[in-house]
Amino acid sequence: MARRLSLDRKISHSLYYFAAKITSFGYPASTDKFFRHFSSLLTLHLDHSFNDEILYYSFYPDSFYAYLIDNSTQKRHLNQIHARLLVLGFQKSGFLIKKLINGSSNIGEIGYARKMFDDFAEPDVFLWNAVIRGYSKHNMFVDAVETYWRMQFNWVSPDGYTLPHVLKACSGLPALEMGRQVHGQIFRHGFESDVFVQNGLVAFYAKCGQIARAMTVFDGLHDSNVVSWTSIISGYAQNGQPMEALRIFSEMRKTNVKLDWIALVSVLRAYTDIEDLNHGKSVHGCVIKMGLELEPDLLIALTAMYAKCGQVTTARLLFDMMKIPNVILWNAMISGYAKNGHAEEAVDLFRVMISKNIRADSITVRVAIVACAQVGSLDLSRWMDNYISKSEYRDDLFVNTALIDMHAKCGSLDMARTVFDRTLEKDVVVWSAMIVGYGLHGRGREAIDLYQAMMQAGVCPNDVTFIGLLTACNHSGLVEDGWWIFHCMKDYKIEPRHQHYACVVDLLGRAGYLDLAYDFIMKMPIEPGITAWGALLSACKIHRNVQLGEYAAKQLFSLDSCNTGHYVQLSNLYASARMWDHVRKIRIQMREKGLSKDLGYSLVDINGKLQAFRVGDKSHPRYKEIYEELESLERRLKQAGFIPHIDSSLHDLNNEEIEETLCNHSERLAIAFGLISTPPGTTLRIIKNLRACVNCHEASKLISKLVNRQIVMRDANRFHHFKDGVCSCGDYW
DNA sequence: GTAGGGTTAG
Repeated sequence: MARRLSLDRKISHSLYYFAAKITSFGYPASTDKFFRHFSSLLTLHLDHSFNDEILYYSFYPDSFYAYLIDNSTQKRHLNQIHARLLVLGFQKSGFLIKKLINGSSNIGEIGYARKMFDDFAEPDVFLWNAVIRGYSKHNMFVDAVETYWRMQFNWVSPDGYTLPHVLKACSGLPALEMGRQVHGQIFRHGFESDVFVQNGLVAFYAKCGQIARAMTVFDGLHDSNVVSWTSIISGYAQNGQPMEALRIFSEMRKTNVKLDWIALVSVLRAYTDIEDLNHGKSVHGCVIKMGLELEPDLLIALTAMYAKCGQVTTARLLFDMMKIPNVILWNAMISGYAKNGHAEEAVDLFRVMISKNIRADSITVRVAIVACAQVGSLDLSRWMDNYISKSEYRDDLFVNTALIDMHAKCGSLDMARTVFDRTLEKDVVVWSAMIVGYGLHGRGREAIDLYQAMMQAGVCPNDVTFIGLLTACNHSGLVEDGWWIFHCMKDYKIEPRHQHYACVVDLLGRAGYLDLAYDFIMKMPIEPGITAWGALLSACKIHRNVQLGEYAAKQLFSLDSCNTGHYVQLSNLYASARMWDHVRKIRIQMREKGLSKDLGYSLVDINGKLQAFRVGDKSHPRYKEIYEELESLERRLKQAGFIPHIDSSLHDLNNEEIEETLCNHSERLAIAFGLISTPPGTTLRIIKNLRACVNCHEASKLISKLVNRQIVMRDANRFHHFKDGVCSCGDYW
């Protein structure tokens, strides 16, 4: 307030001064009129920044207007100045109008700049540059390139200022062929030693994935500066070669070129990619030493680095340091949470962002949708769907694909299908997302039908489409269809990857064709990996084939000796064959390697809030009621003739203990709590971190009938819909 | 009036 007052005093002094001066220049207006005019310009100027220079400029109207134009950040400011200039009789082709075009172009008011530009009879190269730069700077690359060709059509030759912007437009499209032509022109016009143009070429080839060409241009540079080095370093980082990027960085350190903050950002990106926390930290140290720790974009790179390396708390500290975080920082933090299993924090942060009216971009919403899918709550997914449908992203292809995936993972195939149906111009990924969704819910037939509809629509499948189809067949026991689909792959010249082979092994193995599955593995053209042997082992467990299972396990342990899951699988296989000695041996091995079984937990969705339960959990405030409900359920199950299987690795407990442990399984607690917390008839929605166990699966089927409720359960692999005593998976999972 | 960077990835 105090500052404002003293400014006001300064202004009023300068206003009188200005008015007196300006009339002496002979402008056709009264002092009074100019007084009002100048005062409006000053208020306008106060909208952005004000400093004492204004006192100087008030003696020179031309310079004063030039100053105003240079400092304008809004179209209405430029508009007012433009109007004044015309009223004051400035020439249409004069220096100030040129400045105005340049200024509007810089702030992104390109349509406005273009209108003034089109009024020029013979625009010079400066003006062409201004328009091209405006387009290129604001991602209107097609217009930039088009204007560039039009310029040459009008016999204006590009200069050293034109070419970097044109190259940027070619990289942004990206348009490799066009950029090559521009490269030819650069050669013909003799810009081989213009470091600005050559740096533009390095960045152009790198962005188009032509990293070798980028390197050739870089090597040919007479005097490379920090921009050249940054271009080539980030080029390698962007092309998935972080190690090479870092090697070049160490080359750079041997030269006299001084690092700046953008160079550090590129180096950080490389360390982030290889998740090298230690080197990332040392760059952080360097940042602090150079006094750059408040540089917003470095803060983003550092936040992303810590988040990607799993240090979410440190990332959050940096995030909170930024006074006015921009979208990219929000994106880095939200995705950092989502990537490290903090899906709920990711969603919470997204909600904070919305509540602060910060504009989310398409990356933000995509990350947030992925986080919602991870959380798995139906209410949350509906909320997100509602948010998107009211947003500007409702027709965004990428956003809709993520939505389809989210709805499927949150248990609502109908909502997934609604989004799918309203998505126009579906590409192969949209179709695949829907097919994968059907697969997740064991709706193999629908998946195959959709695949055929996709063929009809003339969309070519890709490798993900086939993963979806094969998984769908797996989850529905469609052995023959799966086999046929696998062989369709070669019609589209798609090389099957590990996952495809594993699907087929799974498909054959689960159906009991263990020998076929084994033969299939032996005939694989690529070295069978963990996925294929893992699928065979789990099939051997289902069908109690100890000999083959042991062989598969041996292969698995030679590939990865520290995976808990494989030991548990083998131990379960032995247990199913009642080979208790072997079970014990496996347990000892696990203990020696310091491996322990993953703890199971289940979440139940009560009015959109997820409540978590572990095995034998008694931490809930209503645990007494929950256990009473559980006991009553248990009684009713027994009356209905339910006999628990005792084949898992619980052999060293006595029968009573076994039964107790089984009915204390987290999903049973979640079901019991769901029953006492919701009105009769409400569908229960449960999310489990592991695969459903045989007993709980059987019990859930029966419970759905006894209490007349639908139970929808997402386990680590797929969905189960329990209703009237049966499960949608047909006991096939 | 020039150039380089950061967030995602079904």
